[in-house]
Order: sequence, then structure tokens, then C-alpha cells
Amino acid sequence: MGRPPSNGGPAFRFTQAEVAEMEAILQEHNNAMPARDVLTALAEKFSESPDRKGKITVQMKQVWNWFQNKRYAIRAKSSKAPGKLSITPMPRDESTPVRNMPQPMATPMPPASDSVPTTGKGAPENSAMEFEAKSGRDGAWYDVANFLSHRHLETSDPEVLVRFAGFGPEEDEWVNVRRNVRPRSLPCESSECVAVLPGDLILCFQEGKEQALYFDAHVLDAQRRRHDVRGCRCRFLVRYDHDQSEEIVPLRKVCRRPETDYRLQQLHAMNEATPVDQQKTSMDLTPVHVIKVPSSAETVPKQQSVNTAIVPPVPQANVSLVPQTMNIDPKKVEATSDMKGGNTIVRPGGTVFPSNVITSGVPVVSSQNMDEGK
DNA sequence: ATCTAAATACTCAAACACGC
DNA sequence: GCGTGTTTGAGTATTTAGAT
Repeated sequence: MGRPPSNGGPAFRFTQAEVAEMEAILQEHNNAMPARDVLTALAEKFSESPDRKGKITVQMKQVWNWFQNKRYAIRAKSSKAPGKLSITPMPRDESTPVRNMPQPMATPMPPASDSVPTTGKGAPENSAMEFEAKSGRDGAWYDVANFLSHRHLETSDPEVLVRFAGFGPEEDEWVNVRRNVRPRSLPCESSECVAVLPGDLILCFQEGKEQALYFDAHVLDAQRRRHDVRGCRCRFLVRYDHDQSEEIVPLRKVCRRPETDYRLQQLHAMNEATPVDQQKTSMDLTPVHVIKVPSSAETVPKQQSVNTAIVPPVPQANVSLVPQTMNIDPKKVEATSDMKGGNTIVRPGGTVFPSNVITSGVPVVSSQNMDEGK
């Protein structure tokens, strides 16, 4: 465990008792570095313990390293507390940089022009509409807690004064309604990875050196991987709109736009309508379940959003998902059987996946195309 | 030069999927 | 059930940059 010493010796690890003792000392010192003689004394004490005596000599440097790392870890953890420039502006839990789960919007929108978003059309029934707003300070998107006021500037679009969720009045901002307010993006659950397709606009959690925020990004590619008990492990190659940087991110960093809801609805409808057995066989014959649906209008320029083929939650290896412009021609759908493990299906566009791993709900095939550089 | 903070490098163990 | 390969998290070592 741990990086082995450069002299090739065995890996070193502090025992639980030693860790407990050092933690106590660290606490006594209020998270400050103990004096050198304290570290030396600890090292000597550990070296003299029955477990180590004659076998392993604990160096003062090792004790010092432990304190350094521990202090850093503690600070890093505490710095994740809410704060606009903190590492996780909208954490869902301690471990994942996921946005807040939907919560009913407490404050209704102010009465404003028709360009101001309002609850109603387009929103799923019995779910309160929520919004997110783009901060002018850092260009990142934040959940809107309240709309406090609104104003009309003759020279430009209407603006609203927003209170960002989790922040105080000092962070309130006037934002352009037309450009910088929109329905809230949705954190993706494991089974929803199938609704994230290349070309899509998403809200993506970007972790920088000093801050980690949600920015607009476009999906360049999707690598479908086997789901396990931890959930979706697919990877998405994205390009951030604000700095054009590219990154491979897991689903947990992705929030999809509500405009893609229809995909999930269609997939759910298909799953309900088709018995599992039939789904397996019919999916082998791809055309039965390949449907044409428009890609989200906001994500792809009009001329590109012709017909996006979306396949039900089907495993895909080496996924370059079907190009946005592809029209399905059943005649071009071929089947091959040269892949290890059974029959394979070639999707239009050359995507191949083995039929023996098809399940009814989740992608279950891993692929390599984006891991090669790892 | 030394100290410190922060980040990265590196390895191991556990958990898991898969094939046999 | 067993062996193997992969992935992930945890823990320690090392490096780098800035401050003093």
C-alpha cells in the first residue's frame, strides 16, 4: 500500500493505532503541524513498537508526510462547503459533484414579458418548473432559488434579479432573461445515459484548479460502458463552450437539458410496449426499434438536426453514436458474427455491439475508444 | 535555504464482471 | 465455484511553486 520507497523496500503503511495517535495529536494542535521533535518522537515510538521493532524503522519524514497529507485532506474537505467559488457549488452529496436534486420552486416568477420563462407549456405535468441562470461573473450556470425582481431596459432584453440557490443576497445578479435564464438542467440518473448523445448541449461540471462550476458544453462522443452496482460508467467526450477545452467526463458530471426528456419518454414507452423477449430479438433486427427522432433543437444547428437515429437503451461497443445527420436505411444494416462472444449487430454507421449482452434497460458493453489515451 | 501548501505519482486491496 | 482482468478508492511518497 502506498508508494514504495525508492530504495525498493516494502510498502509502508501506518497501523490503525498509529493513525489514531497521530490524529489525536493533530487535533491537539488544531490542525497545525506539530513541532519537529514531536514528529521525531513519534517516529521513534512507532519504530520501537512490537510490530515494527527490528523490522521497520519509521522515519520522521514519513510521520511528517502523514501530517502534511492529513492536514491537506482535512482542508480540502472543509473547503467543499457551499460557496460560490468553492469546489462544488451545488453538491448533491459529499462524494459526487452533482447538482441539487429538483425541488419545488418556492417563489413564482415575477410577472414579466412573454420572454420571461413561466411555468406552463413544455413542463411535465405535476412538476414545478425550475430555472437556472448564468452568472455574469464567472459564466457558470447556477440554480435559481428566487426571482426577486425584474426590469425592462429599452435597449435590451428584459432582466430579472435572481437569488442563486445556496447563496445570499450579496451574490444576487441581474441576468438577461432571454439569454441567461432557462429551465433547469437535469442531473442524469444512471439509466438516463442513453439520452445523452453526441451533439447535445449539456451542462457539465468542470473542475478547475481554483473552482469547479457548471458550464455549457457539447457532447462530442459517447463511450458506452457496462453498468454495475455503482451505476452508469459511460464516458462522454465533451467540449466546453466557454473555453473550447475538451474533457472526458462520467455521467455524474453531466446534466442534460430538459429538451431531451422526450427521448426517455419514448424509450420508456417502447420498453413498456414490448415484452423483454421480443425486445431482445427485435433489437437484433435493429430496424424494428430504431426510431427517428429530432435531436434537441438547441444543441444542433438547424441544418444538422435532420433526423437523429436514437436506439433504445442498447449496448454499444466502440460507440460513435449514430451521426446526427444519419438516416436509417434498413438495407444498410448488416449483421456480423466475428466478435468474440456471439452474434454482433452493426448499426448504421458502423457501430458494432454483441447481441449476447443486450439487456432490457441499460448499456452493458464496454468499449475502448476513449480509454486509449489513459 | 527552508518551510509549507497543493498537486500529482504510484501502488495495493477490494469489488466486480466475465469466461470457463 | 474459480481464476482472471479491470476499475476504483485509499493511502503514502514525491514534486513543484510560493512564501519567508
